Amino acid sequence: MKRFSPSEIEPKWQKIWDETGVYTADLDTEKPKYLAMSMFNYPSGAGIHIGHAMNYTISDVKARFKRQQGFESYYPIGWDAFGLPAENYAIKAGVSPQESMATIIPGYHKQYKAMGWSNDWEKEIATHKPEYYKWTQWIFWKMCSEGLAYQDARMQWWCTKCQTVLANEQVIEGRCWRHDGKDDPVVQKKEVKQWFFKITDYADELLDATDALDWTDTVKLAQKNWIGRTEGINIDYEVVGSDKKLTCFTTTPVNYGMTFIVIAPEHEMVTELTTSEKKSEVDDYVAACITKTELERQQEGKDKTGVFTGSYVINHLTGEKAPIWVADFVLAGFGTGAVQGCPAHDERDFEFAQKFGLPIIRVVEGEDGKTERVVDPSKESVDQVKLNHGIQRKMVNSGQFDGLLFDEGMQKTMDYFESQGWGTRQVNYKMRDWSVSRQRYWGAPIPIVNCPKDGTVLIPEDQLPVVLPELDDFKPAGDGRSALARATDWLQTTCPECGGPAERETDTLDTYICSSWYMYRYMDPHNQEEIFSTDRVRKWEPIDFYNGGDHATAHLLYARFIGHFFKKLGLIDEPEPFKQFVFNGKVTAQNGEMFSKSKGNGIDPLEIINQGYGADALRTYLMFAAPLEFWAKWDPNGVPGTHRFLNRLWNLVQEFTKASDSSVNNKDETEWKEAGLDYYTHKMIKKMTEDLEANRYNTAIAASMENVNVLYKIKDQHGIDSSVSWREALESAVVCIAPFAPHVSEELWHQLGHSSSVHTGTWPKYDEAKLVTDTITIVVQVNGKVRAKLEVAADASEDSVKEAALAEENVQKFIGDKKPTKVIYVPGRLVSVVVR
RNA sequence: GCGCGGGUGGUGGAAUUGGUAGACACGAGGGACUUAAAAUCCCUUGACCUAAACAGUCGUGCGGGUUCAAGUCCCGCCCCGCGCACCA
Repeated sequence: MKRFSPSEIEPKWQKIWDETGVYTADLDTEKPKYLAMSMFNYPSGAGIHIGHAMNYTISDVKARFKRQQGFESYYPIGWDAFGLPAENYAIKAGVSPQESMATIIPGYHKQYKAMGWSNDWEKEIATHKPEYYKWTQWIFWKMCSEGLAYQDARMQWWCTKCQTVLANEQVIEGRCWRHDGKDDPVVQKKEVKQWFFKITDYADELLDATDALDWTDTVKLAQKNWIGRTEGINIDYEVVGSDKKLTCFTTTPVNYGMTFIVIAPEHEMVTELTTSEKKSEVDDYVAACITKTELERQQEGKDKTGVFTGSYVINHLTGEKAPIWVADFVLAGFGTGAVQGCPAHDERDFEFAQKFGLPIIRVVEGEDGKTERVVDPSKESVDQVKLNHGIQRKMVNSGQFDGLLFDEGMQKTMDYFESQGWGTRQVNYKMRDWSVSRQRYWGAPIPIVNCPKDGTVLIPEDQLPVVLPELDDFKPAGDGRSALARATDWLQTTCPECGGPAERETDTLDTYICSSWYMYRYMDPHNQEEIFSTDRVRKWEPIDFYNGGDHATAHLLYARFIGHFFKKLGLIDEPEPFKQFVFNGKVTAQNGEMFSKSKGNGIDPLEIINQGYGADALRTYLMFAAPLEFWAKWDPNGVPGTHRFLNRLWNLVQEFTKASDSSVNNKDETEWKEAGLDYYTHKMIKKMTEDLEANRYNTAIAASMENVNVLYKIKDQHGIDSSVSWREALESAVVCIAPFAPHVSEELWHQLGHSSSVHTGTWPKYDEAKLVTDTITIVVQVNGKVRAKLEVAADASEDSVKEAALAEENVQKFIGDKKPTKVIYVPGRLVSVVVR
């Protein structure tokens, strides 16, 4: 009898799989396709840790399950190689990023293969190769020609450590997403000329398409919040004593209660609105605000500051003057950078009015005349009395709008303002355009030439790619430009327009562009003529299954944007790239800390595998520990546990093959039927099929374990022989655990006499007829408490079951001499007797 | 603060969406095999009560409610995690 030895069988099968190409997908197949993948891997030098092992195993299991079900299942592989971590790693290692990638990636190959992931290595891609980034540049080129790319000097988030600008999505709690530790610097604001993609043009489209996605709800919500659509009205105010107009955006024009205006310190009209006697005060305030970082402003919390400009506007409805203030709680980047203060109904306005003694007029109250939503001026404090259910808010002190319900009042007010020409309805978004230029070396060069005569000139399509030159010194210059500014030979070029001398753009493209379209390249990875063939993509789009534990907004939003953009160009049919997305939890150390290089607590999967437990046990444990969405703590006892389970299955198969070899006299098949081999097998198949389909991996594995336990029980009672029943039971057990434990199942499959792989087209269908039992267990409750259980024939009538239930001794005991007032029968489940 | 999730044994987690709470696993305890250990196999394992029970009591964060029946539904609290965070 052979012993279960993962360290022998795993490398053996990995080699055979490589040689026979079981995981090579035929992209032109006639079979139904399935495409599962996890988020792009970012090779950084440290190799993968348990967290990656978890991520990629999730999609690998799905890909394998579908491959076994007969789909042409494609499990692609590639490297998101450009970007800062790779560049920084190369700086540290003292080699070029090109060289460092050439050594890092093979290390990853080793790990991926050791994990038993079913990647199609023939179609491997890497974003730092010219044949890939040619098309990344082409996307920029296309954005330009479609009018969706533009250059603008703006105040940008700037990370002093990275020496580059950051997109809004890359700023986390006031710090760089790469440097978000306590000791890291907070991000600065710096005026930089930047390239932007007009993602805001797609805001509505992306928002509207969100609901229909089969995605983890929290991520859909995060996307919606990030896009942040608000509907309201822009109201123009006349500034007293001048012909100037000041425009405020509001969603709730409760203008009878509007008593002041506040503009952001960065507002373009600050100077002109400030009177001469207020000038020095306002200048000082504005100067102080601008030097403050966003984080400092936040840390100062809600303690409102501000200064009066000396100017007033006229309130259209009341004809009264309202003062214009400058305060930093108003954000320059949202709406018009100016808001109207309605302190009775907005918490921030209330605090501001309180602090500076501005009037508070209540114009909304509950129908009962008492409850109000935000603020009660009579108490002079923020009153958080919530509206009782059923009590509506209505307008008061509001002239012609008095008595209207709040929502109606708002609409009527907006109608009125529009009819008077005082304002226009307006939709705003929190989302900003995507800043795509980075002042770093290790990225795809922006295909632009700066010509003294023609300005910024787009490089013609047929001259792509602009190849990134290899440099000896690629550290940032420190002046805000990338190392490419020093690559004179490369930098000096001729203008495609006039042929005169010109300089290349030294910024490179944000790596998020590389990762926002890679899924389409997977569908046609070797195409030299075009970004991909539309026919190919039509066959393979969308990604059927996608998972990851990060990037709820950034990457997923950008990828959707690119999808919608491609759709508009007619390159693809389905604008949404990811049909299903699972936002999985992560694995943390036992103390709950994240695994990381800096903490030195990372666990290399190879370490676990080489301890002798093997990749199968590791994979199975990772998928068994918790539901996919849960965060799991690493338990060193977990892998030995799943190893034990696989070993139990292994030993059963050994006993079976031994029985076959020694040609033991087989028992009659009906005995095995009565023992339940068939029944339990089909029960397991059903449960595992449904759970794998619904991404409930942990309970799928539990079903397999339960099945193996049952097989041991049957073996104990009836023994094991080479019968068809035992063969089917064991083959099913082996086939169904294959997505989780691909090596041991392949080995056992062959031991059972098969010569083709267990991994293609083997998934069994369960037979409902085999799940029907002769008898069922019925629970009997008396007054809601379980008092007896009885076995009845599956087809027993309601009356006979009730009768049998009432006849139970323990049931009678609790009924006593009273008479049941009610007897409820739930078919196949229980009888509930009510006695009063 | 706002918005989402979620509180179940010593631990990770099950529970067909109102129908036997604790599947499966880890840990713990006991037994078999062994000169011994490891490995393997078998049994026990929510608490209480009990000599034991396939006899009973309690039990899914807390307090109420609906129901023959509540982990699951409703109302009010407490706690934890995540996301957004002065977005007008």
